[in-house]
Amino acid sequence: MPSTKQVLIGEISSSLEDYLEVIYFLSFAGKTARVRDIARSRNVAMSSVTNALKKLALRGLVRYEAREFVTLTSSGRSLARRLSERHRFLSLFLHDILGVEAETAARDACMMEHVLSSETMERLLSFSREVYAGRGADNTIKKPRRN
Amino acid sequence: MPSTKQVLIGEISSSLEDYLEVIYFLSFAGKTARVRDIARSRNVAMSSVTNALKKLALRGLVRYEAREFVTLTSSGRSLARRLSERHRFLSLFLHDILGVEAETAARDACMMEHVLSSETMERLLSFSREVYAGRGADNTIKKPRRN
DNA sequence: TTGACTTGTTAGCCACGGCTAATTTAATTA
DNA sequence: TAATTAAATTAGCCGTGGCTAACAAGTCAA
Repeated sequence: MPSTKQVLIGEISSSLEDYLEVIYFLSFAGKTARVRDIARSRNVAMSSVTNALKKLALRGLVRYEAREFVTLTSSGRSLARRLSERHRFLSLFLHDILGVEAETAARDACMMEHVLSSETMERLLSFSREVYAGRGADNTIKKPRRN
Repeated sequence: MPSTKQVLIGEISSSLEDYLEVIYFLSFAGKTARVRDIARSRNVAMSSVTNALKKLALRGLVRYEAREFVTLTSSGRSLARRLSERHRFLSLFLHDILGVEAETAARDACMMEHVLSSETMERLLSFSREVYAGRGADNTIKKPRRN
């Protein structure tokens, strides 16, 4: 029988999202993401990484053959990119706009990035754009919006 | 030996926090929280509730004897109150300040309430106070704070 | 009182996401 | 080349938090 590799679609857990992001970062600068490094970055045992890679492969997000380099597929990469943009933006927002201490901001962002709806993300984004555009927030925030 | 009921301290999972909050709401208006109702509110099977109640009892957050009424202990109640305040504030923030659609705001708040650091919560709170005080946000948000 | 609901609990299953220990594979070096 | 070390995988465990199915206990009506 032809090896029809089943691709699972749909939601992915926060944990798998974190793995994906880590792989994304590690594979910058031409560096290939090795199990060891992924484990180190996520602070988990290597066996946990192996396990996660299998799941990510099943969902078509990474290319993974045992003992070979891990690479992101295009959908894996675009998901990873979206996540890391969320992350970057959220910690910026928390730190620069709200004044949360950098490390805390990063930690909180790391959890928020997995759970916020895209609607909230967009609102947050346009809100900060307004702030940075120097318009102040009055325009925007003093009267609650209605949709 | 005297039945020294071990009380587990420390972190509690988001799921248990949700149970606690539901019990808190259900026990308003003198209504006692019944397993059935908790299950309905959380949209889980009754057996899952039974299970959760045992854990909450072990942690000293609820008083629970099989087939009897569930009540919050004082520490359970204060945790529940804190959570529901977080929830209320977060959905208010998302909806009224950011303009996120009410239902989405509630959903997002429900996840954020379990993960945000108290530092971020405080910042968010004082930020919105400033907004509502009519000072606009310029004062506050144009220049990132330093601690 | 005796069914018949309703409510709750128990038992046993599952997926997830960790872990350790043992093993296999590959790379390096003596 | 042979031995050693490092990297990766496998096997098997654990807790969490769901689920269903089966059973137990009350409650209520006929």
